[in-house]
Amino acid sequence: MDKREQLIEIATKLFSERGYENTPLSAVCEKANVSKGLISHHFKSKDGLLREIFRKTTQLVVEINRVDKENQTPKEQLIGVLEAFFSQLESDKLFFQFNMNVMIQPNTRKVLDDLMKERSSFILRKTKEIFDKIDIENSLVMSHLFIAELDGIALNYLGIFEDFPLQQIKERIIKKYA
Amino acid sequence: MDKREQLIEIATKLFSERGYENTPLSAVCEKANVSKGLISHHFKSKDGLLREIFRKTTQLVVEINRVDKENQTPKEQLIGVLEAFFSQLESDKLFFQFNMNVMIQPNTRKVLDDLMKERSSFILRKTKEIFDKIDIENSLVMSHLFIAELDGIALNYLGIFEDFPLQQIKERIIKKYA
Amino acid sequence: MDKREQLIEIATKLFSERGYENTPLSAVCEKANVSKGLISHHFKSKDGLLREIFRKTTQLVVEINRVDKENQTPKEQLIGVLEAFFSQLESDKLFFQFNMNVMIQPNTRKVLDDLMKERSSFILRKTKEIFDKIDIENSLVMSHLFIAELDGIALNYLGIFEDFPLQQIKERIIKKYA
Amino acid sequence: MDKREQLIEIATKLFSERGYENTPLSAVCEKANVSKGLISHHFKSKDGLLREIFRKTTQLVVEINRVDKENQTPKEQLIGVLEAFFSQLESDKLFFQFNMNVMIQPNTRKVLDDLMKERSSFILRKTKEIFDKIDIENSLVMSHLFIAELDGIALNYLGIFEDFPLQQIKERIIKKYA
DNA sequence: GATGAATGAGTATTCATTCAT
DNA sequence: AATGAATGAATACTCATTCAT
Repeated sequence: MDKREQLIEIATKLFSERGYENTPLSAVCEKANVSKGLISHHFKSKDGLLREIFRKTTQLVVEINRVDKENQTPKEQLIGVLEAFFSQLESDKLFFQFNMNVMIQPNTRKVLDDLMKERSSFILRKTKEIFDKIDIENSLVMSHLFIAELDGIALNYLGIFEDFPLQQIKERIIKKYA
Repeated sequence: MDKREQLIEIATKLFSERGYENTPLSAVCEKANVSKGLISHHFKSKDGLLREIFRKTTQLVVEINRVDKENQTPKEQLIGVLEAFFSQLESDKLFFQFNMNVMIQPNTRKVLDDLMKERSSFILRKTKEIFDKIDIENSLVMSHLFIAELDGIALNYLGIFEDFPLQQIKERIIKKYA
Repeated sequence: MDKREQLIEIATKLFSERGYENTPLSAVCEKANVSKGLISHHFKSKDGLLREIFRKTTQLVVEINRVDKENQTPKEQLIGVLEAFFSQLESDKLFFQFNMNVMIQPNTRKVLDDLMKERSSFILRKTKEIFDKIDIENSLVMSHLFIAELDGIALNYLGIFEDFPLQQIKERIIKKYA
Repeated sequence: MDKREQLIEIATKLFSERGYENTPLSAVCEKANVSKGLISHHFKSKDGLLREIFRKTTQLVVEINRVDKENQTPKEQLIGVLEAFFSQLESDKLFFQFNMNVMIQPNTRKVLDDLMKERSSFILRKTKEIFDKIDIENSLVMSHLFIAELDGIALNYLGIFEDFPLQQIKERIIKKYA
């Protein structure tokens, strides 16, 4: 198997679980059965590896925001995004954890600044495209609120409340936007 | 002036700005004009200092959730909490940054586990007390949603979008709950 | 109870168990319920405390070597010393541990140099007084051998062999010198 | 030249002279012209280095106890061990100092526990093999006594008496066992 | 592509000691 | 006699990175 790919996979997992700062490359190398030098060879540095991982995870964000514009009403599109979001949140907790992590940590934010901006403006644009058709006047604020709401749900689900009623929240949210 | 207090103040500031993991104690001591040994003397360890700071910041959370039950209707109370939240969010950005940080970082979460649970259950309880009077059947889910929404707003305001329309979001939220 | 005395007692115990270098004064103070400043007040420094303890333990050595010259033959005196030694070795293991420790550790030896020389020349003199009456020509070597033998037994009993047959060793030694 | 080997050599010397606890790794690295990180790389930790050294010094113990079973009587074998022991004691004082040190210091004993037990049981077995042929009934006690005697001599020679008459002690011991 | 020895700056922590009260 | 805040040097250890092979 490709050692480069293996490295990314293991690193993603460990960075998500332990946090970027608290995951030494030695741990990554050990788990990936790979020598230390290989990281610098492929990714130049730890930050380089992080950027590579962040880039890869952007695909998941794209998928969540993919909608069928031709056959769906705006509200159906919104529901589609919500369904995709909750589905991902449950099945790929680590991905969300990783993202929360690197977005908040001041250090990693610096490293990922350009990629993060790219990604968040993509999300905003995609969301706004939907809301534009619902209420063009307030579409920006509503988009921001929509995004914030989902982020907040992810945050509380992942980090804060042990018995977060995700299912009921999902139903309520969908009802609200339907 | 009390060096212990000074230490807490400076550390709070630095931990918020740079993140806990990325703030060496040496930086704290230097800024606080204090010897390294003093941290060990007062707080036992860096984690001990973190816990002390987290404990202190809980007071801000308490203040946000303080409502006048006797003279306010539930909806007025909700508005009160919202006003307090947005006011704090603007005036004390660092506090929110600090909290987001330590709540998401796996390492700090372990250290603060008990304190975080205490705090979050306090917030949930306080919020639910209000929603109980509005819609007792769905009060738990609505409380969670309310909290998540605010957290999401803080997260997006602090971390993700540079031109987050906080003022408009605030107005919209207040209108929604009024 | 006298805090000074309490301090010596606790310190002796801890130094014996953990070794001098590995016993922080903080541990001594905590166990003795005494403030840190008090040690420097009474003993000037950690080394000062060590010297005080070493001085105190010399009394045990004196007791082991106390013989009744008037009513005992030299061989009886030797047996007396042996009996006292083995009795002490069993009842006061910590004392021997402490002594072995500080005698071998290069650092503590420097600190206790004068006291150790005093003590060892005392032991040699006392032992030689007995051997002088048995075989005056070889008394010095025999004394050294006698002392070395006992030290070796203590060392092996305390440190090296878990199932050291102390009782049988004792019988054999006594038979040899009787 | 192999830096790993160099590290062991220098460390052995310094640990012997100053004691394990009193020898900072910085001193070892400086003398060995090696970076601090290299110890961690090769031995994981200071304790790891200690264990490696202890393992290496076991070879000397093996050599002392090597006897020619086929061409020597038991008494000749005993004399052989004694000769080897005294020869080593004079030529390699540091080795004995190191061993005494780590065997008595409570901290190092814990670290070396398994290795020490292995070694001491080896010595006892080898010694008992000889005494079995001399007096099978008391061979265990006699072996213990023999070992203790030698340890005591080393202890007194190295640590306690400045003018220890090693040569005469040696002659007397050999005469005794011959 | 891949290894692993080697580096060195960085970091939390320990701890004896001092000193004002 | 006794306290405890404060110091600062010392120390083991971590870890990303480099580089020769």
